[in-house]
Amino acid sequence: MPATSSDNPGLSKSQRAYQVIKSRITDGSYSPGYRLVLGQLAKELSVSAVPIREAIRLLEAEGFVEFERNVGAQVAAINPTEYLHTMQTLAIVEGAAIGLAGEDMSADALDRAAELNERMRTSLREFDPIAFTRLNQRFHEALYEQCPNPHLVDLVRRGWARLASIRESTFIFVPGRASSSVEEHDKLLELLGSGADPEVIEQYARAHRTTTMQAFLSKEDGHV
Amino acid sequence: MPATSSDNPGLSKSQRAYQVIKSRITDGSYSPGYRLVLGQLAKELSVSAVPIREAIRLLEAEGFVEFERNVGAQVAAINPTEYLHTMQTLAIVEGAAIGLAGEDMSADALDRAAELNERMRTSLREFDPIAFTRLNQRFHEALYEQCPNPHLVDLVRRGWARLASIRESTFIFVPGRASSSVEEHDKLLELLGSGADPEVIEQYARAHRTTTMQAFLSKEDGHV
DNA sequence: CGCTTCCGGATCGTATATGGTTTCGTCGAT
DNA sequence: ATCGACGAAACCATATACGATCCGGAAGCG
Repeated sequence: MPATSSDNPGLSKSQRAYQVIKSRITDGSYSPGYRLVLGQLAKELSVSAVPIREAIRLLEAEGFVEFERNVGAQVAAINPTEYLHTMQTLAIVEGAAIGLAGEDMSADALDRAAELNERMRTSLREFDPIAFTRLNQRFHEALYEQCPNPHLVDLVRRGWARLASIRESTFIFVPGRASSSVEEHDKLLELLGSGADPEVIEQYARAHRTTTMQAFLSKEDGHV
Repeated sequence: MPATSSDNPGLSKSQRAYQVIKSRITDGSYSPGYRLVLGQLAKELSVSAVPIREAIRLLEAEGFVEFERNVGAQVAAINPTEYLHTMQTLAIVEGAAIGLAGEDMSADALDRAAELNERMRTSLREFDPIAFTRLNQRFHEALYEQCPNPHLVDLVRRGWARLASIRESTFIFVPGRASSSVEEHDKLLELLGSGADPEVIEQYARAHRTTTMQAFLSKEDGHV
């Protein structure tokens, strides 16, 4: 039983390394441009370079880091164009996923989503953007998870993961967006509950995300 | 200069292994269920197990193989449900990609697509399903490649790659589908050329793929 | 003074070796 | 005859070591 580091519930060292590095990127410990050196990380995590290497390659496939042969890896910078493309893609796949989920959405899932949205309203009143953002993520997850197409769900997950590093800032920088977001969630739940046309649901879900994206971008432009 | 095997134009051994294994899966040399043993492949390609391992992990991420820890990898089987999900996902992302491409599609790209469609018509008359399938792929590629969102294009590419192992059979088993497919391509080009509403284009492109999927599935059901 | 060349450090890429885990066959007991 | 346990083989996962490649700076030359 090689419980080398702290806890190792059956995960391989590559997977542990993946989780550690990913969390450090998403929580901002490693900011864009930070250089990930294999040997260095290996020493810190008390493993060899091989598992680290594999973890970094996986992160590369997800777009978290950029890798150059015989040079090394560094945390990927997200420029506005990147952000636009990622959000646009997410709008498309998440919209489709929620549209497909609508056909056989369980009442239970709708209730859970509604409760999450209520909690978002609360955190909005209490000016808690961190909790708000987390709840927002869980709200969306509760809906798109019901999609019967696992591939599509996977794509949505990847999209969210890709946004993870900048997601936190969205509602902080665009405060006015948060309240309208909650209201749009209400409307979306109403559409889902009333068994509306899947196409309508998809379009609304897509528009919801597109609106968030444009709010963020226009704010960015305003500052520049 | 480690030109060990045959040619090595700057690629790493992992990448070469990836290409070799992938091509063997897509051309049917390795049928579903075939067991990929690291040491065995390593010996055959005259490399060590490490690059093979990495190649297989990449193929796993793309859905070509299934991997189990401490057990090994085998070529993924594609059951009808898997096919349905993959096609559905592809319909969504490719439809969106073509819809977005429509906004600034170059006349040159349209011409090339039109020419490819004409060649499809020819190969249809000559009962050449292999050429037809290849041209079909190139036709679609010519369109979705124009999409300005590289993430989306990447997703479409992955979807096509995922279908690669069974794609060849589609038009062979559903011959009646081929001719209507060519006509739908004409219609699609007309929509793109006339600068139609992107939403209409997206819906038409999605429907085009959905129809192919349903034709295939109903044929399958009819035989069972 | 600017450009080219060369050298050293740093880092990755791969090979080999070893340990741990799973699986399958076999033997014995019931 | 069937079921369970034990043992051996196959295989993966990782560590260590070495070679290849790239980048930066310093020295030499025009």
